[in-house]
Amino acid sequence: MTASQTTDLLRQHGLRPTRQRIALASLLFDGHPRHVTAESLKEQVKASGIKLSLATIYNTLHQFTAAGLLKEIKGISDVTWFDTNINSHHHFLDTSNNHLIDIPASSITITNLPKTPAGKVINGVEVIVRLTDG
Amino acid sequence: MTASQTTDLLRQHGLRPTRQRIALASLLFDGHPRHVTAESLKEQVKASGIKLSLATIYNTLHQFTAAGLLKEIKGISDVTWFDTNINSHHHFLDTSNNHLIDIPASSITITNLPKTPAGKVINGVEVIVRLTDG
DNA sequence: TATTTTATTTAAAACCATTCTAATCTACTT
DNA sequence: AAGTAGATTAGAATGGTTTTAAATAAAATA
Repeated sequence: MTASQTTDLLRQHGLRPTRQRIALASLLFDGHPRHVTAESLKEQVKASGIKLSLATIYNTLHQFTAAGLLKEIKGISDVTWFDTNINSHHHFLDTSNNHLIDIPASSITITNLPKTPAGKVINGVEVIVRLTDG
Repeated sequence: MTASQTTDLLRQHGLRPTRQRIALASLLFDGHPRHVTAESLKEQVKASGIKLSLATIYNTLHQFTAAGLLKEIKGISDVTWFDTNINSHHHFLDTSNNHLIDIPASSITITNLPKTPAGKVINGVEVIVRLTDG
């Protein structure tokens, strides 16, 4: 994605195209699905010679999430993941190396789910398949 | 559960029946399914007039888990839950009040799961159904 | 373009659930 | 009863994440 395309993408989502956001967006939205944590992204940023603070990485990840560009995956393992695949889907969690692998939503069929408690509405169904070496 | 039954339970699992463990075990294993966090348990303990440290609550919850008396549920919401239901099962997470509700394993059928990655073994499948008010 | 306004970035401090430390205490063994 | 291995504890440390408040940069206005 060119810098100008990245700029457009940011503007389309109401985000000012700052140097930092452009750098992060071009790392993240290269067309390949990507799972990042704040720390892993910080290392990628560092490896590409860009300098920006960890606070900005957190801010930006949350802003991208609010804008619908990322999906936040809390609670799998101890750190928060951000996924460029914003469609509903599930995950393998490889606990031996703490990596996530996408499982398409279509790959899993859930039947016989009990009745939703009164006054409540289902907001999402998440399946985590934990893997170990073996 | 009487104190002597609690003592037996602890001994059967290789745990010394200390005052603290007996107190926690009798709160937890009253026959009703229970979801606790370290903090929620601390408050129950406090309410029953027992005095013990938060470190002991954490220690004990982990020891009970290691002994197979509890199941640890990491990653749903920001805190670690401990569940007296040690059978394989799933959860509703009511995000409006951060409560968990059990879903029996038999209530959910998963089909079409993709092939497990080479060299890996499935260690558990966890389904989280997020609820909101509405 | 210069100026003003508003949003963004940042380093450092704060936060908070959880774990660790190391001193004290308690249950079990002999 | 004495010894020892295990348990408890207060308080410090940890680590991912958030907040703060000051500096900077982008957009709007003149």
